Amino acid sequence: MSKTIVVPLQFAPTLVAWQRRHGRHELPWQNTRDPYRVWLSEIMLQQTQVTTVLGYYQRFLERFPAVSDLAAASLDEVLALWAGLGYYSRARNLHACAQAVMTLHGGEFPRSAAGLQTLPGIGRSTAAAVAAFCFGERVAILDGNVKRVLGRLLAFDGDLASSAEEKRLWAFATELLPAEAIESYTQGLMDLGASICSSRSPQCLLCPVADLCAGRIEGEPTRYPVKTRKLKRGRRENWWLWLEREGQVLLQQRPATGVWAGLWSLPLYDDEAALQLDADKLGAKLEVMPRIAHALTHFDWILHTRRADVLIGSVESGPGGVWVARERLADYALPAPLKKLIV
DNA sequence: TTCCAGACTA
DNA sequence: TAGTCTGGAA
Repeated sequence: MSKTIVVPLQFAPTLVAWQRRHGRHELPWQNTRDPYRVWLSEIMLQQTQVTTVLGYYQRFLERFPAVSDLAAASLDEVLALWAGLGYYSRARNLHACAQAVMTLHGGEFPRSAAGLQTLPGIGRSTAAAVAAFCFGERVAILDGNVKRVLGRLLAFDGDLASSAEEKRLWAFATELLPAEAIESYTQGLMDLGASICSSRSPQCLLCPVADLCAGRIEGEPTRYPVKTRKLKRGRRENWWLWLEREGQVLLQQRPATGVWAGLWSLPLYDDEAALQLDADKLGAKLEVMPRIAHALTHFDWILHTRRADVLIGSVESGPGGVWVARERLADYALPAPLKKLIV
């Protein structure tokens, strides 16, 4: 049986006062109640740090100033602009969501968390963030940072790998909400989690709610939140064939599912012999490039690269794909390690 | 080199 | 419940 938790009533007003004085107020997606801008930032900020998002956010807004522009674009263009951010299903859902807003909602985002959550790529926490920031709705967020902040505040010892325990924490998050100033409160949770209440070394001496924090009072705040993980990482090894002819690179589109779904890659082989077979057809003389280590959730990936310049006349017999001029590579969605390799 | 953090979908 | 990408820390 888990211990009894009483939520501290002073948490919300203290956090709100702290956010107003010490929180972030100048991020590009703040100081607006435009749901398009807030939504775009929230999707990009899923699993991605602020510093990484800044440049992408700027480029997206320049190219797609309004949700109608994003909806009218091709998925290929959206993916190309997203390339390097990772978790590409976010880009697919972003595009689908923009189209749903146009076709199902007359070009306006729904004005409630419940309505927002029906859209592709918008889950409970993202819906709540947009509804709180844009419409002042009194509704709780619970992303990874907030789980950490609240887990420590309440010394919540339930295992968040369990959906029942996660549901309990959602209930506490809702119980903690202030009667007003939901915008500052929500931003305060994010700011606290991103700065003082960091994962490994929380700065409790600087924390505005240290007096209220059961995790700190117990003496070991980093014990929380509890999440059992059973991640077993494997290894994979593949070979990339990097062919160039007259300033063009041969690219193949990845399948619609799995790693780098829909992105553009060099021809990828399971072993060196298969690659060599294709290279021989072209009479290509292969150059060995430094191997690349790339980590994904469930495996470490070793990518070997063999590069060759080939003659115009010889390519008919080689691997299929699209020859892309170097200066057009920016139009293609390339995974991060490939971008670093060839651009 | 390995480990970790990070929301949503199917 | 498994799968997904990248950056940064250990």
